Amino acid sequence: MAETPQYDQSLTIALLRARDAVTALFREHVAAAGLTLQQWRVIRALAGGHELDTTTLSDRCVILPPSLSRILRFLATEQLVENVPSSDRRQRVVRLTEKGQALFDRIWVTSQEKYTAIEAAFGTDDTRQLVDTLNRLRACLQSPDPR
Amino acid sequence: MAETPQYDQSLTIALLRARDAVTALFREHVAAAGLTLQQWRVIRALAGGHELDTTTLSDRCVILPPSLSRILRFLATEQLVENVPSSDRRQRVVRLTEKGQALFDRIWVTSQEKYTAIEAAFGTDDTRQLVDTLNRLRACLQSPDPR
DNA sequence: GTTATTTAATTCACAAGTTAAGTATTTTTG
DNA sequence: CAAAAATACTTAACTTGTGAATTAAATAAC
Repeated sequence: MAETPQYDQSLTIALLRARDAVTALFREHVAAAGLTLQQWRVIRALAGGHELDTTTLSDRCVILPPSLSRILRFLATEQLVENVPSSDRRQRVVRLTEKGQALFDRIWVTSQEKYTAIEAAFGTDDTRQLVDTLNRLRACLQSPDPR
Repeated sequence: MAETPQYDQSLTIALLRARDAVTALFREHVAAAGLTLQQWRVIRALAGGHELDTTTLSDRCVILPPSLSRILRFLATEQLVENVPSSDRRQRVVRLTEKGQALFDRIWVTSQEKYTAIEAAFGTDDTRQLVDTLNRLRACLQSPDPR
């Protein structure tokens, strides 16, 4: 296979495939509750009474601000999140409604079970180590700008 | 941080962030040539004279068929790819045009340099090992369906 | 050999990713 | 304190992701 030497060895493709494989396990369950995975990430970040501004939310959920705006618009119309008054009137601070928290509670149990199943299948230590490695890769790439 | 215990430890988030960090290094360079990263993946898969049907392309590039259809439509209008007659007239087989191959050649050099820089920064062995780990994770999740 | 069934790809509809531009509020500066 | 700069979001325009429906061609079953 000298012609396509690095296609399955490519880091970018490996990351993409791995992520697809992991998210596939959650997508169906979350969709059954009427949410996309991205909407679910937002709900999850707000669970437990957290009140967050959209910049923080955007960072935690790894969702760019324009996408987050649309997602919050949807979640607000579904009455799953609501705005919280902020002293700085530029920023938008949101929290879960009771309905939103209830939806979170409903999804969370099975979601946790699935994550535990992944750890069991892949190995708890290996999973933790992989997460560490991924975070180390990220830190390594973001500091000096490797050309 | 007992309140948000598993957000930076989450495998899905770690995969997402790591992938964002890696692709960010290539996006600008590829965009300067007028391509998105997905369009570039398709070009790359076809480089070197490969003639591929869309099912194979879809699999290799990790792009779902509807997206691939649109991407091929664009690449065809740009005269970067062209159709190849196939005995099975259901399937669409494509290849790079000369213009497409020339564009690939132009992007490929710098792209390779950037990838080499990543390996240098993160470590050649660590990079290879990470790719292996990711592929192992994927294999592990896809076989038995962990609930 | 004609009718089903399966297969390959595209189209449709809507959500999200991405870049650039726009709006409102706050802070800084002179 | 008024003008300028910076900050926090949103909107706009276009591409891609995702699931379902559609079309066309090949294969299987009568």
